[in-house]
Parts: sequence; structure tokens; C-alpha cells
Amino acid sequence: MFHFSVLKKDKNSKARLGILKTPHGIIHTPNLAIVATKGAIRGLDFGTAKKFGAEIFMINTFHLFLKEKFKIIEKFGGLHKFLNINYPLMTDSGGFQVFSLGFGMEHGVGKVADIFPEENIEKNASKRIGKTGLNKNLVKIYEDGVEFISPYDGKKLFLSPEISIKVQKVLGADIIFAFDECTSPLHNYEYTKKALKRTHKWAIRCLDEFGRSKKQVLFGIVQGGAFEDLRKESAKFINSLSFFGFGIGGSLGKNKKDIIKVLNWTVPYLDKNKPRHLLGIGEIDDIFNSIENDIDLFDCVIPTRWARHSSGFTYKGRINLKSSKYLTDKKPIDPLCKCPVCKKYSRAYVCHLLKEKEIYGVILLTEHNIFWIMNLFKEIRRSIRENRFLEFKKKILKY
RNA sequence: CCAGGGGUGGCAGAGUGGACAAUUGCACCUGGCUGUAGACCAGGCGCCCUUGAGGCUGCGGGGGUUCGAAUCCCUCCCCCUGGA
Repeated sequence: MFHFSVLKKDKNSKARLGILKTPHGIIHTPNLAIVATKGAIRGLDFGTAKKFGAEIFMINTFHLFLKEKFKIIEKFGGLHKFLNINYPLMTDSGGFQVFSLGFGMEHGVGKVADIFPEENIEKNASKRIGKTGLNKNLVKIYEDGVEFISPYDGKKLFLSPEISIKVQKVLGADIIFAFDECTSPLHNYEYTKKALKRTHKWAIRCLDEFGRSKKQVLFGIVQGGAFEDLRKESAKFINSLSFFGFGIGGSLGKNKKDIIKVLNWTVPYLDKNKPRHLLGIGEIDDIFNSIENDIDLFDCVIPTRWARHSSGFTYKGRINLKSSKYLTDKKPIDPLCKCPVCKKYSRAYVCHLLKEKEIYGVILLTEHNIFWIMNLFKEIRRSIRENRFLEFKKKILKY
């Protein structure tokens, strides 16, 4: 039912073309999973996204674990039936929320942090907590698992490798991820190492709990922050286990160059015949750099989040459509885009809707962004097929 | 005409002798957003510049009291409410 194979390698780079078969359809790689955290793409329906070229969607265990929503989904017989779609799905394990609701929120950083830890770490934390009024200890990490305080109602909930896998089995996505601890760019070597050991133990526990399945496959997650020896160690270890594919998670360093370094420390130790998914990335340049370093799959909130925040993709870079200068602009969002929104509407109209806070503005921009990014991946695949990936990368990134 | 209330930055609306270039909200401008807590967050928003515990103008117009006025007094203009 599941099969991954590399179809072709670009002659001038490490970029590769692959095909991932699942019971709900085929994913052509390189590809990007559209994020639908709570079982919905914010601002768009699955069918439209599929029509625009999306081949797989990422849903989140943590969010459906909250308020025991997964029990409702269980009664329906899984996500596919609950959402009434027949597309390949993946579920994240909740491991990212260990970071995003914990250290990440506390310190106001993402997976790639460009601030200097030693100087700003405490100042940033107190500033952020002061402003948000949020409890400092939303996340407590134990060897056995993680205790969260729900940001919604303050209730405590516990997630462990076993619980995460059990819930992900109930949710029934085609591809599921091991429960890991996503560390922060601000974590030091000692902590990252400690967390890595824990994530490795959890990886084994995830596999044990998962057992065997014809309906789902499990991806293991490599951690180790931006530390060379830890990344290598983690890649070797996770590679030695019987995962179907790999996620590369955690902190990716202080800047975009660090991401490439991390990939170079990681990917060479992973089985070439298994798919590699770079979790949570990315921005356009990061996508190109990662594909160039042997990555097959991505998932990222940028296309949908940017749309909600008024940013649109164009071949000349990102534009902020809320800016008044677009109110008189008769051009489409991206003159080179062939999406239905660009065929029909002007920047002026979209700008007007966004300024007036009409939800349709966000919908239109989301449609455009999804179409645009899916089209980019199509072009990337074509460029690999035609051995001109680097050429294509150069062309797109010149802005 | 009489009685009462009121005129504050693009708008709404605080302030009622020094801490006021003036709270706050909206609007506007600029950043940020990478396994989605957040259609969100941060900053700016009179003018000038050598960017400073800097200068200038400023709370309907004009005049006055005071060391000092958006705040007190006089006068004019305008708006709202009730009464003839």
C-alpha cells in the first residue's frame, strides 16, 4: 500500500525526484504538505487546494487531542471520513507544541533564531510573558512524556510517545510522526543533548506502540539542534530504526546558512531510499536550498499564514497587499501567476477587501498563495526532470 | 431671544493650572511571522533639524490672569438640547 521510490536525480545537484504512494493517493516529491492544523486549511477548502495541486495535508495531533476532539473523529472512523476527503494526510505528533507552547512562546523565537541567546534570553522571556500575560510554565517535560497546560482553558493534559501514537492511529492519517522534543535555537549543547537522548528513547517507544500497520506509516524524527555531532548521532540512530521515512526537526540554527549546515550533518546518514521530510520549512529560498540538499518533503504554514497577514507570493518576492499603494493597482497579485484569483481580480480589489477586513480577501489571497506555491513545486519537479534545477533556483531567487 | 451642554491631533474620545506634543480606540505607515496559541505581534504616527533631558507651532478665533494655561477670566464664532 505504501511505497517510496526515487525516480531521478538532478545531474548537477543532489536534488531528486521521487514518488510516494499511499492508500489515498500519490505524492510527487519534492512536495509541500499544506498545513491544516485542526482539520481545516485556514481560509480554503481541501478540494480547492487539491485542485490547485496540493497532494498531501498536515494535521496536528496536539490540537485534536485538546478537548478530546479525537474521540469524535474516532466515532467517524478517522480523519478521512470526518473531513470527508480522500487525500493523503499526515499528522504531526505534538512534538512541535512542546517547543511552540513552551520555550518558543516563552522566548518569542522560532526554529531559526537570529538573536543572541546569552544576552537576550531572560530579557526576552520576561518581556514576552509580561505582554502576553501567559503562564510561564505551559509545558513540563518529563522522561515519560510532556505535561501541557492548555492555552485555551488552563487544563492539564499529558502527551507521551504511546499516547501520541495511539491518537494518531485513531486519526488515521497515512503518514504519522514520532513524538519528539523539538528544541530551541536558544538551548545550549548540554540541554540539546539531553533532549536528544530522550527523543531517541521516545522514538523506540513510538515504534513499539505503532507495531505494524498497512494503513499507516511512521516517520522518525532527527533532532540535535545546530550541533554537528548531535545531528550526526541522531541521524545515524534514527536511521538504524525501522521507520518508513524521516522527519528532520528541531532547531535549525541562527540563520539560513545554519539550516544548510544542519542538513549536511544529517541527510548523508539517512537511508537514500527513504523519504526525508524537513519539518516546518519553509520560505522560498530555504525550500530551494533544502531540495538541493536532498530533501523530499516539507510542510509549512507560510502560504496560509502570510495570506491571513496580507502577504502574497510573487515571482518578484513577497508583497504586502495591505499597503495603500495597491489600492489603485490594476495588475493581478502576480502578473506571472495563472491562478483563478490572478486571472480575475486586481491587486486593488484584494487590497480593498483586506483593508476592509472582509474575510473574502483572505480567502482570495490564500487561494493565490496555495496555487502559487504548488505551482512552484511543479516547476521545481520539472526542473529536476530536465536537469536544470540550479538554473531554476537561480532564476527564482534573484529577487 | 431665554436656559443648559459643548467645541481637543484624520475620526471617535480622555484630560480640566505645572508630570501634556497631549491617555486610549479606530484609521494610517513600517517591520516581523518557517512541524499555526494567536486574520497575530512589535514599532511609528504635529512640523523642523546638527536626532537632542533640541527648536518651533499647538487643544474653535482673539484678548487677558499667572513664574506657568488644553485646563481660570473676558469676548466673538459655531454646534447640540429644552423653552418661548
